[in-house]
Parts: sequence; structure tokens; C-alpha cells
Amino acid sequence: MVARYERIADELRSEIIAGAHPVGSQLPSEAELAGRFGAARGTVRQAMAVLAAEGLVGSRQGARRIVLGRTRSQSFAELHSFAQWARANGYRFGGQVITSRRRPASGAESARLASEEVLEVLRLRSLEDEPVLLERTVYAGWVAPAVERLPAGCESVTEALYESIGLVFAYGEHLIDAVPAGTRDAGLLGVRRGSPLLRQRRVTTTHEGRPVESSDDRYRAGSVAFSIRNSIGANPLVRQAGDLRLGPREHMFES
Amino acid sequence: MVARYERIADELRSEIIAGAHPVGSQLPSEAELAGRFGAARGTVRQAMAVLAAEGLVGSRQGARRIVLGRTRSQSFAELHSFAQWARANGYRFGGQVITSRRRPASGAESARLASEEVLEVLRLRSLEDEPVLLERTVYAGWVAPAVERLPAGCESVTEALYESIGLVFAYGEHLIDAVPAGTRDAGLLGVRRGSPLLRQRRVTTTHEGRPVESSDDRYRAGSVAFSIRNSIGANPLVRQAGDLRLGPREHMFES
DNA sequence: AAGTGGTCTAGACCACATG
DNA sequence: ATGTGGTCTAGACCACTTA
Repeated sequence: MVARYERIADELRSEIIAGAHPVGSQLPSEAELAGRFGAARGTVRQAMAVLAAEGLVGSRQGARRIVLGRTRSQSFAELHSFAQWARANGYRFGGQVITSRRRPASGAESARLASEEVLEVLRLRSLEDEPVLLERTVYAGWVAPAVERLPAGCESVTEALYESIGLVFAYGEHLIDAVPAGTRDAGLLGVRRGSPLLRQRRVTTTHEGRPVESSDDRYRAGSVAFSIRNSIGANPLVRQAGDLRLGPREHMFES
Repeated sequence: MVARYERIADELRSEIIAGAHPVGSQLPSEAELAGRFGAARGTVRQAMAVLAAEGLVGSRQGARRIVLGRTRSQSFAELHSFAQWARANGYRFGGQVITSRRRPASGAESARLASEEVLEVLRLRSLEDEPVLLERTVYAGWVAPAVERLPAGCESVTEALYESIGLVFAYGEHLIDAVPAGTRDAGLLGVRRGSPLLRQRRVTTTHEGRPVESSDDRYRAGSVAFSIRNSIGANPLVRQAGDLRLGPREHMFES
């Protein structure tokens, strides 16, 4: 059952991508669209909120909505699964577990994951047959058994955990910065020591807010980039900062 | 005039931050909140959308909303102004123009900025008396005169342009990755050549979708981090990717 | 002055979660 | 079975942009 506002958003998105509404042009008014789609104005507004969140259109009180762009793609929601992202974009990808061991949680980890014992897994993932990502993931104790049962060459941990124990990675918090490659990072990723890596630290929770994992992912420079769109005013697209630990002289930009 | 849903969101946010609704706990139902605030359910839902976008609460059909976090801060919307971000967070900051010159637009620039002649400005910005950011900004021809009139030590270009010509940087698109410092970058930022820099490329437009500037900002590693929250399902927090050029073997994660 | 998006109401029905 | 959030309607008023 697809919601009506989703279908309206889909149709308008298609029109924008097809060029029926060029970038910079005005969209029809909400009243016109409501008439055209036989929907209430509120439903049309819900559809427009979707397009605004995608960065396709912008709005301001009193003036018609404007087309801001015509590119469309996967959502950041898939970001916590490397495999799903790579597959959706048609890339060849692979991965292998380097090490996997249980150990007591550090102070910060036990606070973040609400867990005394954790499972630390180091995975190396490749894109188009080149190593691009080193994933150092720490799982909360309650998911450790399910993770250990996974085959070593498991393509998508996210999907496998959903199928085995119905686990959904619902919310995530991400901290993105740049770090130099350490000796081990450099060896595994095939770069020189000290060369730039794009680091993404994240904490993931279930729908209920229960912490699942905390991860430190490092990408070889030049292999991936993160994309964000923002706007001021209009929709409350405001997001918010995290409680991952920062260095003493490190500051944070928030999204 | 503050909207009712904003006041409701403010009050619930305060309660969450104060600990009245601990992380992991359920919020009152929409009906209860509607009764408490004397508002319609739709208004309460609008308030909840604000909190969800801030990453404070999560929701799923059929179950009560859950508190996901209790940290609150500035929005990503301020990200396009280094000065505003630094001031809001109470940091000492400064900046100076290194070079400023007009030149013909390259092919990519004329497409991005819809402009044949551009103004390129190189600025070095400091935080807590240390150089942290090298900003290489290319302005569209139509804003060049206003930018050139700014004093060299101008703290906030964004604010100054708003006051001088009423210009609002309304929408932005950002691409974030890591790059090694070049010789010049290294000298200005006081780091070794080849050391990691966090790069943020962006294109900014007005409310009307008119391109204003395109910028390549490089932060010293360890000085700043970007923070993002995401969720699946529920609200359409989905955003979307850009048309900034990527390298031949570079891929993109989108938000 | 007219048109447009932003806010708000009061109701309805449905899909889903939970006991 | 009950309660919850998700969707949708039909109308109203206001703030703002535009001409």
C-alpha cells in the first residue's frame, strides 16, 4: 500500500528529472496540484515535503516553490550498509573478516552500547576489486552471538542480521572527519602510512533506541565522498550533534 | 510570531534535555499531548516532526514515540558560515584574505555558477588562534562587486553580504571527502605536505535557485568533524546527491 | 489587491504494535 | 481488542511575495 502523497511525490520527481520543470522554474501552486491529483492540499504539502527533503525543491512563504535540482539517488538511510549501497549503485564489491574477538567493553563503549562485554570485528571491504574501506566495528553483547554465527564472507551484515534475528538498524549517528593512515591501516588498504583517510564513526540503534553497534570506518581518500544538502528556513531539516568523543582540540560541525 | 508547533517542540525538547523523558523511554501519545497543549493532533505531529528531524525522538507506526537522545545544538543550516558557527559555539576565530582576483570561468564553473567571469578568493581562517581552514571560494560574476567591497578583515562574509545587498545563502549542496595537503595548503595551514585535510566542496544558491558561489574548503585534520543523524522509515529525512564533479574512481555516499 | 505558502483545526479511517 | 501513529480530508486564517 503506497501512500497517496508518495505517489504524488514520485510523479512530480519524475517530471523534474525528465525536465518538464527545469531547474530554477516555479512549480504549480499547491491548489493547482491538489486539483490535478484530486487530493487535499495537505496531502500535496506532504508530497512537497518529501521533495524538499530530497533537495529537489525549495520554498518560501508567499512565493511559489522553485526547482533546485534534478538529481535523484539513494538515501543516506542506506549508508549504514556498505553492501546495500554498493549493490544499489551497481558496483562490484567484496569483503572479508580480518579479526573477530570478544573482549570487555572500555568505559566509553559500555556507556555507548550499554554492554559490559563486546565483540570487536575488523573487516576489509573492496569496491571494484580495490580495497577501500576498513571497518572496525564493536557490537553490543546481546548481538555478539548472532554476528559470530555469520559466515566469514558474509556480504551484508545488515541484511544477514535482519534475516537471522529480525534486527533492524533503525537510527544512526555519524561523525565524519579525516585522519592519517596508521601502519596497519596503510598495509591493509594499500596506501602509504600517514596518507589521508576519510573516517566515519557511527553508533547505531534499533527502533526502540537500543544500541547495537559502534563503528570506526576508514575509507581510502579518493574512493568515496559524502554528500549533504541543506536549506535555511522553510522545513525544519535541522538535525543534531552527537556524543561520540572528540579530541581535545577538535570541534564539530553539525547536521 | 512563533508558531504553536514550535513552542510545543521547544517545551518537549526542554523536558527531554532536562531528563524528564529519559533516553529510551516512551513519550506521551499524540492525543495526550494534544490535550495537554490544547492543540489539534496535527499541530502536535508537526512539533514531533521537528524533534524527529533533530534526532531527539524516533517513531514507528503503532508504537509510542521513543526518546533517542538528549543533546541539542546548532543546525547544519549555519554550516555555510564559518563565523556564525564559531560565534554560536563560543570559539575565538579570525580570518584574512590571501588572494582575490577576477578571472574567466572554467567550463565546469560557468555551468555551476551560470556566469562567464568569476571572482576567486582565497581565505585563511583560524579557530582559537590556530589556522584551521583554507577557503577557496569562487563567486558568480553578479556578486563579485559586492564581495570586493568587503573589508579585508571581514569576519562573516555571509552576514556582510546580507547587510550590503540583502543576499541570503538559502540552499547549499556539500560534498565531503579527505585529501592530502598540497605544498601551498601545507604552508598556510602549518601542517606537513601530504597530511590529511577534511575537504568540503559546496555550491550555494539564493532562495530563487540562483547560484552564488562554489567553494573548496579544507580543514586541518583533527580540528573539525561533521555530524549527521539519520533514520530509516518514518519521516522522509532522505536527502540527495549532487552534481559536483567526482574523480574517475571516486564514489559517493549520499545524504 | 490577489495569490501563495505556512499554520491550525476537527474530524475520519487505516495499518501496525502490544497485551 | 485496544491504542498508537500514519494518512487524508475540507475548511479556515494569516504572513508574505508579487505585481
